[in-house]
Amino acid sequence: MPELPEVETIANGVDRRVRGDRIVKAWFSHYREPFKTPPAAMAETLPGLRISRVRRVGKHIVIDLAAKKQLLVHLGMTGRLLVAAPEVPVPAHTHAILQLGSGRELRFVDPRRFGRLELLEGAAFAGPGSEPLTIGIDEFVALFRGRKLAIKAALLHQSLLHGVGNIYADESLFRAKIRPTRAAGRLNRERLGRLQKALRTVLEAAIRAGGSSVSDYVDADGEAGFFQIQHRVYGREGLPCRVCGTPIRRIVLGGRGTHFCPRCQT
DNA sequence: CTGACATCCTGACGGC
DNA sequence: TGCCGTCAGGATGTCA
Repeated sequence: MPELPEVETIANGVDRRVRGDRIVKAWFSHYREPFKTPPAAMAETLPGLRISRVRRVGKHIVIDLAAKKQLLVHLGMTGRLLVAAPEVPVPAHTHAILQLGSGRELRFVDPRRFGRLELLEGAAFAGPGSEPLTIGIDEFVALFRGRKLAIKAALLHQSLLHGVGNIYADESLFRAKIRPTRAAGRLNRERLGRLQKALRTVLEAAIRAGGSSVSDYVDADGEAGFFQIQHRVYGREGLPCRVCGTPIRRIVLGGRGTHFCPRCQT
């Protein structure tokens, strides 16, 4: 489940490998998804364009191209963006192959097709919400003002903060000692301040943890799973809280599995 | 507008 | 062992 740290790490890894390279040819699968831009239009436009940079915005990978064009990649649940030599076998569920001037290929693989590919022309992509790593406390507090939905659901709302997914929402709420079901608009500034700091801390720790293993995701066949920092609550239902020993509880909130310590988080 | 919920999709996993 | 049902969730669309 790629969230901000995984997307950041993958974008950086791909950037190092393809920056400055030129797209020679573009191939796409015949499925309707994961394409937001018709594949025929992308196959027409992309060849000849140089890749100036690959970066992350929210959970999107932005491939900056010449002529103010941008290829947007969203990995969804199961998407992978791989850099491979042509002789490396093409994995099942490959939906895009960009042949590069260097001889390498940039491949997009996505079994469940929850991911998205989109070609933008003109305006720089800014993402749907605010950046969790750089947002200030005042803006952070303002995001949730007056909102009645649960803070966990609010954290997942990409038009508020983009890049936060289910795992780091749970992990940051645990570190901030906030119950996921609390109404977002009823949390005071002090608690929201803790949440903002916890969110940034856990995301940055995950980015650091991912730095060393990016090759497995970008260069290899993508068989390896995503790296993880040690989770304190996510996926630990029934196991003792690492702080107080109380069994971690799991509920469904906003249709998503939600994990918390009933004693530490209030 | 806000918020709740269904939908898409395949692979992993557990039970029998 | 092997089959089958269930579950996972990011973003979007629909509805109240």
